Amino acid sequence: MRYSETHKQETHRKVVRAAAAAVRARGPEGVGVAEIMREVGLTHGGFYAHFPNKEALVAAAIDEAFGQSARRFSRMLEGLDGARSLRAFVDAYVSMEHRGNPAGGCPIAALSSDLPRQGPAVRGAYERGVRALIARLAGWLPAERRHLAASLLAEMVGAMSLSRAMSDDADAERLLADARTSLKSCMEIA
Amino acid sequence: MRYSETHKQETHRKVVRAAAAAVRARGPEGVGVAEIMREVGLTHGGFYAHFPNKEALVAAAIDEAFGQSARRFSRMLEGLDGARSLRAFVDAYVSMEHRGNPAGGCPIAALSSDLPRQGPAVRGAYERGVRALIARLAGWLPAERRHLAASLLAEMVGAMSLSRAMSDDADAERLLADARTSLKSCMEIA
DNA sequence: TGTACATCAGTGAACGCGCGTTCACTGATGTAC
DNA sequence: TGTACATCAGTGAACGCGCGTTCACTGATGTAC
Repeated sequence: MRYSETHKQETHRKVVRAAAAAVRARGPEGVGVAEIMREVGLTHGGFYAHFPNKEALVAAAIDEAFGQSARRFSRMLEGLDGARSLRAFVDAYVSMEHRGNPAGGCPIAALSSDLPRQGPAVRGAYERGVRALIARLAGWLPAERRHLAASLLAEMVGAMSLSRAMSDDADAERLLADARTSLKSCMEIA
Repeated sequence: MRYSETHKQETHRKVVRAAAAAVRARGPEGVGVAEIMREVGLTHGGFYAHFPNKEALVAAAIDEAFGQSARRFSRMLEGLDGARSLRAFVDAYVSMEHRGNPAGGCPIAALSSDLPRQGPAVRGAYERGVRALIARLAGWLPAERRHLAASLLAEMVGAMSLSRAMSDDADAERLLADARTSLKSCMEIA
């Protein structure tokens, strides 16, 4: 079973991508090593040729999830100025599509309450992602409002969490619409 | 080992209160039945005289946590008008004390990302708590801004989550201070 | 007042299960000769 | 060109562990007689 030069790296990437979705959908404690390996067509024993332990996988999965989001938004907002980027970002983030797709969505909203209970590698990956996103938002704001970036993200993350707690879709939709309105008026006025 | 009339109810309450703290601190998956029973000085076997299963305990714990918060704030804000209540609530919620005390704090911030993965009893208890808190905030807002209640809560919950992701206390403090400022200016202007 | 019995909150051994991790092994392929 | 060997990603049985749950049992007390 010898493989091509890049085979191992490809397997590694597939495992990390599967984990990035699974961790967001079911949480770090909700995903199993064997389950992830099965998803990419392998058995659990091979896992330890790629990662020293499960925590390393979860940390890599979180890095990957932040990377996916960052690339998606880079593509989506290409060429837009700061104000337009911010608006488009808010609309995409605070949306029913995002609410219904935690596995492909923002890892901050998907994992916020799990994080404090994780090990240092996982918390580190998460914190780096949070800081990078805050910096990105800050870059879109005029200089004198840079310090509001974290508050903007807080409202987006919180609105996503609350909308996911609402069992009724119409209530969730109303909540998200109110949040979009509130975010945009705060962005302009504050 | 026959006990007084109220003994069972007292034990029940103690178990629920221990669970209310443990669930917020370590999450629904992070607490064990045996551990909670040990905390109140009993053995795990007796658990099923009080609850049909673990999910029922977690649901009761979440109810209890929301109840505790509601009572604490009722006491704290007694006699204040809406605007003052809102300000005092924001200051108490978006604080370093709250950040450092998830076990005694808001169950929304402590459990936001765990919730979607829980069973119906747990999700029901959580959703009732979220709705009650939104209604409370709405009651403090002037009529034409009632619809902002959920957005205010979203920013508070999100700010708490982000502050808990920051490993550096000074960064967390700055983030919370910015959020308090942002919340108050939004409350007045929006 | 005394005695036999029913009650039932709590005990603790046992269960089945899924988990993360280990490890001896496999076998297709690249390399040395 | 042919052959023996080293490599190493992946296999699958096995491990120890902690979990939620079950259940036969305990024993202090209230109640019936």
